[in-house]
Amino acid sequence: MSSVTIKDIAKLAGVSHTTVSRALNDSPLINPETKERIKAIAGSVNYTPNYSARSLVLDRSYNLGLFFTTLHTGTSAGFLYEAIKGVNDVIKDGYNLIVRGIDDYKSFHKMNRKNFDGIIVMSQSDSDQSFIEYASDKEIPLVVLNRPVESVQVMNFVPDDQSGAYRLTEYLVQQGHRHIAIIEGKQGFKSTQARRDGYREALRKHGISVPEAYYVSGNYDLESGHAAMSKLLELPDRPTAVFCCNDDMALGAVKAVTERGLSVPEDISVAGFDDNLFSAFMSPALTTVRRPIEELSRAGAEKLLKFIETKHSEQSLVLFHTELVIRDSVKSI
Amino acid sequence: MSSVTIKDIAKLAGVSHTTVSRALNDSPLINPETKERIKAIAGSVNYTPNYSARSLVLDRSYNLGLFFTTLHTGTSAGFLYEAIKGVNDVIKDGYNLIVRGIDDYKSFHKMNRKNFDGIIVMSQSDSDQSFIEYASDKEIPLVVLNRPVESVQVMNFVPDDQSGAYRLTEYLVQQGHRHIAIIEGKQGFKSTQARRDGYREALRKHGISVPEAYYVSGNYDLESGHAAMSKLLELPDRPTAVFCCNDDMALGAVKAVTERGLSVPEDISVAGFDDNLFSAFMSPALTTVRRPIEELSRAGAEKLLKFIETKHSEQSLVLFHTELVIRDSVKSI
DNA sequence: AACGGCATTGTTAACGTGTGCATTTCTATG
DNA sequence: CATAGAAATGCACACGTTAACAATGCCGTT
Repeated sequence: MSSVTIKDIAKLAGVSHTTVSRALNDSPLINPETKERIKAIAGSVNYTPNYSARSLVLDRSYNLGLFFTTLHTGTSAGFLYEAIKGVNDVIKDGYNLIVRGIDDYKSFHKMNRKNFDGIIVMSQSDSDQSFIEYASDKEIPLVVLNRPVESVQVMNFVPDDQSGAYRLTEYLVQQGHRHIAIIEGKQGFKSTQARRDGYREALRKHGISVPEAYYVSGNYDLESGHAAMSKLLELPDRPTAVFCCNDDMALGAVKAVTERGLSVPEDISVAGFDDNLFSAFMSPALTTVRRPIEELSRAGAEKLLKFIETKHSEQSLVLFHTELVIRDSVKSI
Repeated sequence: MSSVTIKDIAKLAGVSHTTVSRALNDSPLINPETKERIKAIAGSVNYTPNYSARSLVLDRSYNLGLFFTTLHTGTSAGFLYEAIKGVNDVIKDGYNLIVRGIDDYKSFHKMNRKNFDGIIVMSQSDSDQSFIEYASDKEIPLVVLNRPVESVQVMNFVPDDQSGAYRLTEYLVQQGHRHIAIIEGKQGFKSTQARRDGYREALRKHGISVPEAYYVSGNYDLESGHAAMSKLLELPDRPTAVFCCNDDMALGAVKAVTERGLSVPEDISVAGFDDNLFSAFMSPALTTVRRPIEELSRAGAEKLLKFIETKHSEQSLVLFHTELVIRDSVKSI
């Protein structure tokens, strides 16, 4: 019943448990022959090490945390998917990947060096700040993705949302649009602000002013995009193009257009942000901005692992380029 | 630097570490006054227990595993999202939720009672069988979702895919369709087979025979749906309706239709399976079958937790009903 | 022959926590 | 006042692993 330990193996092999420990850890101190003999025995009795015991003495948990601001509203399926995929791809099977929402924790009690070898925070909002500071305070190796953090020193990987939004908006202008509305993301999210800033910057640069009514709020989900576009379509001076702050909302927006018997991009142009998996397959295919979440997550995880192993970090803030993806949902006028 | 232990607290309080341990665990043996005093001290020095040490002596890891067949091709973003959300919602913050793909492990070495208090397998294919048997063999509390398992005794929660596919296909027939093709899921996945069986059963029941060419293979992703529908459209006797084995492929299929200047459902009807988040927002809104992955995951997690705590389990196989969702992508002819 | 050094193995303690049993202190009861 | 018993606390060990240090045996060198 109770699983076999190195002491059991020691008895079988007629050596001390220390020798077994060393043999299984490939210590050069051990005679190659005994090493093989012990490994054979360990295999035959199906030995698996007790990680709790090992953790206790080595002061390493083999736990890696991947924390999202929330796993409820505001985190889209595609975003979660890409982030997990990116991180999962690089960590070896020596680690446990623990995925949770920060808002799932009532207290940060369990967050300490003993329980986590390192933490990746996929930070979507300032509300993570206290969590990040707590982890930093506990001196847990820490990577923050997606949102720039100034107050504390962390390894920081962020997509350049603002410049992406800028280039997209500029593209809309180049296509002849002068009445460009925006459907915004979830309030309080950093990305919401960056995308709005890029949009404004481009319009200002080209001397285009925007009526108040062209700013419509959303929260990154499909329904909110639908509702927001519905509002825009009611307007007396309807925009000719709409920048949706993510692709989910763009899909909802397109729905609102077609429901009214209008068409995209004939009657109104729509652009998104993220380049979701489905975006190329929408009708019409969505013009958007690609945000390399998977790459960014992969890079973050690699950096974290390297830091854990070498205790050495060079650079802190890395910007990831976003890329304009031109498809069929914007008409030249 | 090194974190504070119960022994440090013991010194500060002038008691033995045993008393501290008992006090913090709310043992009735301890005088309420000393208990309060010790708790106050623990709070003031910011004590956090070492879970490795606790795990070692209590023989519990506080780790819960959520394992997918794979995190690469075949697992859609929405599926991952709903599963994680469902499980995450019910586990308290006393547990770590470990998410990984089974194919990420080179060996199942780390799978044992000491490292996992319980395991949830979101099983998509028979290839998980060895993993499931291994875990079962190690006597780890085990819940298998999404796929029925016969060989070993586990707690099993599965959606009734076959009956969902049956009802959907029957609906197509009722709408007057006689030429109904199917775009199949990933080979080897149990769900692929169940949906095909439901489709066949319905057609047989209504005395409709299907040409070989109406069976087209796919692998559950968008591109494969697009490619499969392209093939179908080339056929001399084009079907009037196509059952896509998931919504992702349906989206790809619709794209293939519109690319050719045809329209859904005017020229050809399309139905999906899963009821993804985006499905209601496609143009046209997709007729599909809702599969309650989130509910199923939640139920599985609850059952697992209860089992861990009480060591008692009543029922083994629970079927979750799938539900026909009628929208606008199927025309009555 | 004595001795230094290397290769190999063993002894022992340590990591931080929980628990069975012994011990002390207090209270009530006869 | 003696004592039984309850209440509160402490002692010592266990969990399974790693590692510093000690010990042993062997070989070659002077």
